[in-house]
Amino acid sequence: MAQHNIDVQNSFEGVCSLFHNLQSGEKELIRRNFTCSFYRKGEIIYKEGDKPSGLVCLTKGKVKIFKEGVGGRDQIMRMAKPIGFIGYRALFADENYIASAQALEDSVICVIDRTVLLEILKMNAELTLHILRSVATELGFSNNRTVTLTQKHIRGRLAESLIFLRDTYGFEDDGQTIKVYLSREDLANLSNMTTSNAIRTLSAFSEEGVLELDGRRIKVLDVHKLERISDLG
Amino acid sequence: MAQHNIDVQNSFEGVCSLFHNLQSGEKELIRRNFTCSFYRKGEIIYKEGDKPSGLVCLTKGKVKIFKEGVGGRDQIMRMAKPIGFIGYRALFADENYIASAQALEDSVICVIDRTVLLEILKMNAELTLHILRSVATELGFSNNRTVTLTQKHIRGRLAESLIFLRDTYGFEDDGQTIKVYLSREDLANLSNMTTSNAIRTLSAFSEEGVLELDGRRIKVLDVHKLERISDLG
DNA sequence: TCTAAAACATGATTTAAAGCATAATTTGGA
DNA sequence: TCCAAATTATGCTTTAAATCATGTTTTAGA
Repeated sequence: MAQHNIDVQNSFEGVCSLFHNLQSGEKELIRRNFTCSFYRKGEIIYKEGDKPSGLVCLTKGKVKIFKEGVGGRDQIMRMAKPIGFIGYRALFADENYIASAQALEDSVICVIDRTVLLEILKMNAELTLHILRSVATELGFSNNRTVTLTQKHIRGRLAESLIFLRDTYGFEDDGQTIKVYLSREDLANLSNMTTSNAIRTLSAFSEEGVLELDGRRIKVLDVHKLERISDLG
Repeated sequence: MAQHNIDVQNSFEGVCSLFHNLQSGEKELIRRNFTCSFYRKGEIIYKEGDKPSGLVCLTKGKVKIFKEGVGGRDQIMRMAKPIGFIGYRALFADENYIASAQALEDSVICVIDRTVLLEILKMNAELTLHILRSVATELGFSNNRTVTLTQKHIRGRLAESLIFLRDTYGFEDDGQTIKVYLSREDLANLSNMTTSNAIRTLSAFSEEGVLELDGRRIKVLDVHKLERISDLG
């Protein structure tokens, strides 16, 4: 942990910047109940069924949130980037986690103690209302996702995932390479298809000149065409 | 409207009972900004893209919430029963509706003015936290739904829908007939399949002795078998 | 550096579900 | 009451996607 040189103070300020209308006393309370830890690429941060111990925040790295599906097939529900919260749904619903979180790169994870946070929310209605708004917005995404994952065809689903990854992580300096490097399996689990079909469809996009592939590096050559494929289903 | 004899006072009390920790001043504020209206079976209560004017509550009847899908195929997202809120996601996210609401039977709909409600929430953190919990719980349902709708096979999806309808509306006095009468098309749109397949699969369940069908009347003869079909996918 | 395992790639086959056609039944207005 | 439209029902065909098979490449650990 310590040997990875986590800048706790910096992480703390980053996390606090996500809260609106945080009073100085509340901030101090959080500081005293704030822990950070390091996760190596591939490590599990929490598992489906675990009980949330607090509000989890990713301050460095990338994390996937996934649910184990019917035939052992995973479904990636969310991709997290810094600085952002994860696992808050279970915390606020007062339930155990219904999905697992795994580091896709070396990551820094901070936790605000559950009890302390809920005490603050009970006193700060404006802050709670902001969080309510975020969760409501995410529920909207989730509902949209349900429809597209069930109704779009394979090409549309994969195209949508690629656009989603670009929106989430952006491009590298070349302005074309998506700034995340997923396995074909993860790409498939994000798009509700088998790994074979993810590979096949990526190859097709490459042959059509929409993408350029180099291992896990995905360069978007024709954004408009990709968007058209996504929209048509 | 009036000729349908809406008991506004009774509706008002019912709606207020859904709020936790509501102060008497707040209750009075709601009363003065509370309207009720009657919707005949089949009437649209709000449409995708409309702007929420307030918090909508169903105090009598049944309502389906659905999104228009890719090929004009609808996806039913939620089934509402009295007394319960609908359309609150858009309100709290400060967005337009992303789904439409339609009365499945003659229904009474009450609305609490948007501004008044938000003012109350800004002052009442405990109430806001309760709502946050509800929305977080629903986000969990939505995430589960995404996985089952995408990964279960047709029989599993339909069986799950029937169990969901039983959980939502319960049984008639005979303890077997599901207390909601949907068209095959609605049943299909709830279960992410074509109408043909809903009809076919219902017939199959009937032949297997799991259900007894009489028009839109669905009698569950073998709950355990139905649950087994749902669980196996 | 070598080797085993994992990931990637591509083609062939199977299958679940959609689509299409036709007909019977029910429903809701004129 | 009658008729047109909508809904329900069933069989057949097509198709999108999963599954299976095989081979290649890459990666990570001994």
